[in-house]
Amino acid sequence: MEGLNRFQDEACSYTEGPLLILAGAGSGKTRVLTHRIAHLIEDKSVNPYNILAITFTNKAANEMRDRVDKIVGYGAESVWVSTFHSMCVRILRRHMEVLGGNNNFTIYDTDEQKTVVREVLKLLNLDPKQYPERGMLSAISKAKEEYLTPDKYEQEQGYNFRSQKIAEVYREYQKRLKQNNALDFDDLIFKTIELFEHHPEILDIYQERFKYIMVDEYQDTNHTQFMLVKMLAAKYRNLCVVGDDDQSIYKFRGANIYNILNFEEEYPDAKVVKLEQNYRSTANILNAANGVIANNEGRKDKRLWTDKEDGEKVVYECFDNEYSEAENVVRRISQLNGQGKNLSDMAVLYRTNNQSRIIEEKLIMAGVPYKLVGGTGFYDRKEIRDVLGYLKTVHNRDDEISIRRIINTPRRGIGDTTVNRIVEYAYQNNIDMFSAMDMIDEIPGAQRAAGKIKEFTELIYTLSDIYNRDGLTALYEAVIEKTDYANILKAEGTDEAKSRLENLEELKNKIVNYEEGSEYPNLTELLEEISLVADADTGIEQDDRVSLMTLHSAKGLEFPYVFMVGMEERLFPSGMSLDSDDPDALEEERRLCYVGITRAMKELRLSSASTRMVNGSRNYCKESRFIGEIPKNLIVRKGERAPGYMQKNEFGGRRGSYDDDYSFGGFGGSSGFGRSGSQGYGSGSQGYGDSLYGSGGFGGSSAKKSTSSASAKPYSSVSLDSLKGMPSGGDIDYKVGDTVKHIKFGKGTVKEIVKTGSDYEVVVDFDRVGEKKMFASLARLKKL
DNA sequence: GAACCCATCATTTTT
DNA sequence: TGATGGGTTC
Repeated sequence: MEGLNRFQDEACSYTEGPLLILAGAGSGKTRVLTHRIAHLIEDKSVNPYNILAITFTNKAANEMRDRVDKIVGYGAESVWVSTFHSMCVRILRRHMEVLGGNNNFTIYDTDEQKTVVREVLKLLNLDPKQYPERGMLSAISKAKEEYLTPDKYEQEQGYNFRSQKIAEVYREYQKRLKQNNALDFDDLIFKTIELFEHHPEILDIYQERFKYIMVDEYQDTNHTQFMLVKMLAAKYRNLCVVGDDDQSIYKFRGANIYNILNFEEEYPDAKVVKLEQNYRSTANILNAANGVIANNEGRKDKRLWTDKEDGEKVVYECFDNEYSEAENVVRRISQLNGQGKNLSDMAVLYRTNNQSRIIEEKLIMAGVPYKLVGGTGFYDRKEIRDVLGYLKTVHNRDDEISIRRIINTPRRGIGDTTVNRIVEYAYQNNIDMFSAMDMIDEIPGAQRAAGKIKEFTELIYTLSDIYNRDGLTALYEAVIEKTDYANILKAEGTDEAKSRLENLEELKNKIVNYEEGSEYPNLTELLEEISLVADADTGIEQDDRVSLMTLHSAKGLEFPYVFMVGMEERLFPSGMSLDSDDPDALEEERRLCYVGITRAMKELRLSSASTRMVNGSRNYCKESRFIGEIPKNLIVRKGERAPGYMQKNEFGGRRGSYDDDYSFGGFGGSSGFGRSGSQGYGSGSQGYGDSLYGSGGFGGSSAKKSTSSASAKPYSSVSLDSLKGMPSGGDIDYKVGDTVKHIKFGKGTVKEIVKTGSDYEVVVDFDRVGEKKMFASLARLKKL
């Protein structure tokens, strides 16, 4: 086949029977998959209708869809390109009834799952200390991923006290989901398997339909996904899986690396094709990655190679602290940008989400636009969830979680007591909550709120009518109007409220887009798309911005310039992996490192800090072991000083000059990153970050941070003092009428000082932001 | 019913 | 450090 190397070509041509493609990073995997589909259709005359391609993310699915559309002339749209979950939803919507369910089920996301678990724990009177909701949820999820019902789970765990409790929670949890006519993400797969097991005739329909199956990122599949694929492929056995065991980084969420490692045992007649030529990175970068991953045991034997030039060496630099690290990363970014390189060609990768904060701060100061990839999504925002709560209730009145969410939002005087009475009544009479509300007059003790409840149910009925008559956009408009949601926000008038309004506008855009772009727009499909396509990254990709993301989110992407920050023991590899008794935990971290390195095409810079603030206290850090695993001849070490070395009194020396940026050695202020002239933190600053929904919380349009002082908090010297054992607080050297300077709010006049215990409460009228009340010990005001 | 205050607790995440 | 949730108080 044209433009493919020998092995890629082989992978495309081998169409009958099981095939395992071990595709190293950057080896042209998506290319192979799309060409393979084209080959099936055009050369083998396979009906596109009989082809199924499964990916993990919607992004990957869309990308594959596009590329298939481009190279396949005719019938490409009949190929099923889908994620596991959306495939299952499609199947379940058709057949849920034979499982005794309802076809218009709601899909619960993690937040809604938590709410259910919380209620279950309360009902079962379990101490949330011993049975934390998070842990319960993950236990339930693990059980479902292993295809274990509560009974089987209990059995498997050997009927010990704890597992019996968990099984009890699991059982009750399922019961509630069923009552609410809802499924969680794991259920989507679980129920589909159940459907196929109990109804072979239905399985047969899909086996006949999907004669050729391809699964991407196979190393990320969990047990149920493995089962599902196995069932679907059992009849024709034309199963092609693609993956890279070295890029398996999702064990924590159930991915089973043995699915790929043991593929040949599961399918002894499987053909194996290895794609080992990397087309992405320079030789130095690639070999650095090879050097690191070579330290893992139990991998498939393969070695990536390239015919590209050596390129620049990998740079590693250790800085004094995380601020200095961030400044230098930003400086390099600005430098590259100054040389005409696009910001969209650069990415900063880190292990944990909270590391983004400091990088964001420094980017803002330097005026460099960025976008946060991943993190808290658009659909997690309160205002979005609220409005969607209405849509969900209209869609499925059994959805108690959504009803509870909106019944008093915005406030309409229906309190917890009333709600609990209704729910209790509903349980006692074995009816759903909404029906109970319809009988509010008969519920003892709920008379006072009866009027309000009736108004609420009327509202839902009205909304349903509007939806049925005028469609989705009208429904959205009606929700906003009849709940007064937007007006309440407008009345608030704060920046936060403004940003929430913007987010609602964005939601409306999405709904309008959906309604206009869909042949048969309906609420079920809209909500489904929203639940299953949590990515808010649709559209607005054209801007030139630096990408910030976790190493996990970076998988599947590539950038010419990559910065991996926080290369420190216990941060990366994470402390948890080091303390774990599972030796694979560290190996997974190493794979993550491998993934990170292999994202880079031209330039890779690693960095660390020798001290870092972790959970409120300053830690001394050793450089990550992964640095040492990169062959010496491929890496250049720079650095402010040797890692792990830090003079304590260095902090002390800076005390008192906190109006400077907290930085050493002539960076910061002197190199153009200083506070002066930067865009500023306060209200009204430009929307850096993803201004669409203020994802970072630093761009000024944030909805996440609620108080004005929450974001971009200055690096107050409190922690520095405590490092030296000095008491914070203490006396103040200004009085009423003095002019003082605040690190964030700037200049102002002291209006009032009140002594409160060991501290002072100070009211200052700031030139820029007006009056603020603050504690002297925290405000660190400087007399001018 | 809502505003505070204090204690607690912190990976990675897509669907 | 910081977010978050439960409990308390008005």
